[in-house]
Amino acid sequence: MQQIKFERIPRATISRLAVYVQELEVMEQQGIRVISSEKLAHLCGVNPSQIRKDLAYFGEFGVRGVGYYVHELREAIRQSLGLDRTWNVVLVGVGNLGRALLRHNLFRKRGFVIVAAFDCDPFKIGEEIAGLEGSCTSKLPKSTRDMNVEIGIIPTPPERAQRAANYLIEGGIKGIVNFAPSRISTPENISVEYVDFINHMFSVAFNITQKQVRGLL
Amino acid sequence: MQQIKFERIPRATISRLAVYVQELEVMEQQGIRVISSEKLAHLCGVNPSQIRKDLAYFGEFGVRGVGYYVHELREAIRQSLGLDRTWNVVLVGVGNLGRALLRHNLFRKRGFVIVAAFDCDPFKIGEEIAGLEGSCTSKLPKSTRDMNVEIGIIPTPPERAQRAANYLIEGGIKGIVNFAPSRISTPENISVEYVDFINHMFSVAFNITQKQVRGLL
DNA sequence: CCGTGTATGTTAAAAAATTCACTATGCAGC
DNA sequence: GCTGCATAGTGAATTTTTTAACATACACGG
Repeated sequence: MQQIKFERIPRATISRLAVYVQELEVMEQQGIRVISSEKLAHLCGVNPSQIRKDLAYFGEFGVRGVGYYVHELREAIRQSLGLDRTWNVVLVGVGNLGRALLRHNLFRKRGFVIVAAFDCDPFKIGEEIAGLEGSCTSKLPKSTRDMNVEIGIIPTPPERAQRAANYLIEGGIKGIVNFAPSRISTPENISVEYVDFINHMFSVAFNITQKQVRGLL
Repeated sequence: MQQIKFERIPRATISRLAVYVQELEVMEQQGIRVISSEKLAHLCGVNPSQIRKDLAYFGEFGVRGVGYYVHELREAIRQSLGLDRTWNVVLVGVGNLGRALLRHNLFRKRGFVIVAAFDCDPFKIGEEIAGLEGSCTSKLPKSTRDMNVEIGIIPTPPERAQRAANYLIEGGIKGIVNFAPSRISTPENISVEYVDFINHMFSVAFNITQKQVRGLL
């Protein structure tokens, strides 16, 4: 009796579901067939209720008294997140980070296919990385439309992120993942995610300092 | 009258403070001297009260009726986060991503100095990247202790993340930033942050799908 | 030196997210 | 087919986080 729900789904839930998928995949490889919310929770470092609640947004995937069938649950989450398809992606900014991402095979493994790479630097244009030839950013908007690209990745230095975003917006992109440590402004209907690792370095640094301060009390 | 507070500081606050610092730096470069919480909030995409609240955890940095002095505020936040010093960092896993991070100059600019890089792959050991020679992971624990390293970065494939973490733990590290898409288990006293960009790709993909579904209603 | 305007710091209210506690349900064994 | 057991699903309670509202303090002009 899978009642479709229209509750707003918390951003944090989505991010946790992604973690669940990852852990479920590991289990599947290890041949584990069934898992309880309690065990999965332990592995993911969250509360068991949290898992059950997160899943409840999308349906009932478990069997009471038994747990969740690993493969089935993984598929169910993937489907819920819209990952049971491939997504065309472009990358703007072929610097160190951009190159690393181009060569990063986890994208493709998860259904994100980088179909083009762009850069404004003439030295990088035409260079081939991971079977892909860098093009001039001015060609971006047309390319993305022609190739039906929905997601753009921005691994530029911070000062060039907004420009990259503008090209992507012009190209009719629907979502952006910004690796540059600077906020970008976009129209409402474009979904933006920030991958800001300096930010995470800060957090760790802060936590360490905090612990030391606490220790002195 | 700067009353020191012992309230627990939300993780989200820390992450926002990092964003504020970034935006304040941009402003400083542009020669902007004073900023109101309202304008800063707009730039960072948050609520003005949020900013004032976040700052209140650490002290009073503004001038009523005026706003915040950009440079002063930036320094105050940096100090609050423990960023007014340098941190020795090591990197475990010299793959595509690891190399890119080694070459990424934003780390150093923010006070995170990568003092050593390790890999278990003999082909990568001895190779020099960004002025740093990769060493065998077995040497890690001693090195980190000798060099007074506090933070470890893990840009390995997921299946090797835990092993990398174990070496770091053995090396007496205090914090870990894990770029691998897999959870790692560590002692309580070690602070771990996850930089999981596949996760962010998932979020964007989900948001796009969600919007399309909503649009059909 | 006092009044006025403005934007902070702070407290209270609202909203959101997490956790708890309980209910319901499917399975295994008898 | 019934009984006991284990664990999912769920509504309520709690906690946390965010937002709003307002009192306070500082700068500036007259």
